[in-house]
Amino acid sequence: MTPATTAQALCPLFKALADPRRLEVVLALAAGERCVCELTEQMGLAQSKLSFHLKVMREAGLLDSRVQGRWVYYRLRPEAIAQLGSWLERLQTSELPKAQSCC
Amino acid sequence: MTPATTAQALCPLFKALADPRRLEVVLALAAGERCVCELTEQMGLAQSKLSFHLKVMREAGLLDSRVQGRWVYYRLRPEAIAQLGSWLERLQTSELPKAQSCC
DNA sequence: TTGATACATCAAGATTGATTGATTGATTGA
DNA sequence: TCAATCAATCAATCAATCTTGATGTATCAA
Repeated sequence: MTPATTAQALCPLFKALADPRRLEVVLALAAGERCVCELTEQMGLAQSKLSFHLKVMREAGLLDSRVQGRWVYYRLRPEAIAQLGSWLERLQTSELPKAQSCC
Repeated sequence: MTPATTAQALCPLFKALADPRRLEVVLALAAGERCVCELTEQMGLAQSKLSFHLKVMREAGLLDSRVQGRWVYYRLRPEAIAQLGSWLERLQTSELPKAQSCC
């Protein structure tokens, strides 16, 4: 699996992280799963706004959710974080020659 | 430096990566620096379009550029990649308790 | 059953981001 | 000089994303 084959697959993940509100949510979830009501309160976000952002992140594969009673708990998908991390690592370890003849 | 302090600083980097064309450019640059004309040809992008995306990435701190004669060479900033990588790593290593009492 | 709570969804409007084609400035070779 | 090339920028259009407030559905407790 080369960086090239996965780059397009990673794009949704980067999109999901490309928002300050969503990064806040990710940080909150780094400490463990949280229900929506708790997140709403914690970030002071309108409920529908938070719901929108959670959906974006869930559909990107960054978050998972489970329903329990009338609460919905969200959590980070460690696989997603690992995927991003390993892609970045492979980027870093590509040989990076200083210059390149051009044109 | 906690994840919280840097999250807002990382947002521009995630934004810069949240586009398939820009990911392509990043991949091309992983192998070493390239001049704009070479990238233009390689990705089959209109010149002004590529220039726009390069600017986004440069302003986010993801790329650096240097002028040589009439060419402009772009390259990845390894610091940016490292910054993202270490943030992700710290996310991963946060303790992730299974559940959380709610509300 | 009723009312309250949790969450998702929707449509409309606002904001932001991307594309296009043209223009400009700088550099180079003839 | 002059013409050609490289790349940045601009204004206009277009497209995607975000926000807002309202509505809908499910769950639960009284």
